[in-house]
Amino acid sequence: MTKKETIIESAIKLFSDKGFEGTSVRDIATHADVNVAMINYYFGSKDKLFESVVEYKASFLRGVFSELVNNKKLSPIEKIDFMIDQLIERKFSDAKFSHLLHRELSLELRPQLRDAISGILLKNIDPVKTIIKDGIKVGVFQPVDIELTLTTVIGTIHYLLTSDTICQKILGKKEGFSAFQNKHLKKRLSEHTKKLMRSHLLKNK
Amino acid sequence: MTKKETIIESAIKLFSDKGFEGTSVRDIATHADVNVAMINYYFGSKDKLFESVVEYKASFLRGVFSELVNNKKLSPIEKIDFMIDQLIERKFSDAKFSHLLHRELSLELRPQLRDAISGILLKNIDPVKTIIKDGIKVGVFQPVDIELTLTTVIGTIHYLLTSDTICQKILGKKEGFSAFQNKHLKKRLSEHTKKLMRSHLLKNK
DNA sequence: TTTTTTATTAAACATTTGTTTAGTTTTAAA
DNA sequence: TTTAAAACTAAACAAATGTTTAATAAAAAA
Repeated sequence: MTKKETIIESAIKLFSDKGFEGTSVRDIATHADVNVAMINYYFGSKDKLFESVVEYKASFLRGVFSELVNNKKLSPIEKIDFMIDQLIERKFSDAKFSHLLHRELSLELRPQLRDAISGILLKNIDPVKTIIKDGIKVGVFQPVDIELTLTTVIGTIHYLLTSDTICQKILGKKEGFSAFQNKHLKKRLSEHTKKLMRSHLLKNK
Repeated sequence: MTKKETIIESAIKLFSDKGFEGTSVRDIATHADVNVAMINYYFGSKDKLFESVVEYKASFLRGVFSELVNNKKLSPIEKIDFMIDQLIERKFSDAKFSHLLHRELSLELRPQLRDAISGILLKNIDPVKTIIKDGIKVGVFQPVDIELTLTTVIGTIHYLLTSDTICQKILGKKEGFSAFQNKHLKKRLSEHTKKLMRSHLLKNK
């Protein structure tokens, strides 16, 4: 790993944990074990480092749903099931970074980051829309509000992982309960969302 | 309005627009047209001001759903409909502040704010749980995952209002589109969510 | 009215912030 | 081996931040 990458990885970790404004360049330098000046040497500024972080993450993100659209072996509802599990898996493994991006978007203090971030967050939106659209066209799905159906799936998963506090309060759990690495919760969420989508989408239940 | 309240109202406005870290006490003082020192005089610190802001908002929030539980005139699904419209109305009129609270919770840098914030965000959670539970007991609703059903409703509404950028990208709107005061979107969201809950909850559709 | 408490101010304070400089070491090219 | 570019460092810089101080004005209590 190059020194530049070390800085980016440290920034990802610290931005995710403490937020962009809550992390100083000295924090990052210490964590990456480099001189503070190296951050400006490589990236120009703290803002530009954030942009690099977003680009770096985006480069690791491949569109997993584009090939799903033309898959002939899976039925529309099976494709939806697959999508739900993929989204849950991704969110659970990277919840803190995801919320970093959402915090940034909800503020929009750095407009130059807007498109890159929304690109990451909604990379798979078009394929999924198509899957639902096709299901309706074929007559397997009811004529639903496609965009808002999508919002429901993403919103449910996202909201549950806002914070341990929210999760505990909604689920009525004790204070020690941690959502993010909880396999049982993952399964429960998967089952709920699939069931929800089945009754919402399918004509013959 | 007292000077103390003027400061709180300015803080609400600026924290909502620019975030807590993004707002300086001098910003607030200027906006409230008071001397900077008055903030520490009245509140002690910027952190404590944030706490006062949260308490202040909480005092204006009454539980609208508690009386709904024992309402005999409305059927369970009508109660759900009412709840959905109430939640949408509230979120649309106060989206930025709501996101301020969610940003704070997702970071948890100020633990002393945790309970007050989750209290505001999930004030109505127990009555709504009860409404669904009763609907199941009476036999009108299917046996669903109550807590996650709630998460779906709140999550859908919340996610759609994350930012104009997210909203535009999901709905496929042009760049000028603004979500927050859009009556058509409000109606569309209401219809989608109600429809979703009907097919998810009702036994006889 | 005098005294005491409360409210208000401008200025200073101490830190922290992101950034730059000027110099040094290391690496690579000529 | 000499030279030029890149990598790296410690220190300094300037601006912004939250907070406190010391003094004054206003209000309330005695």
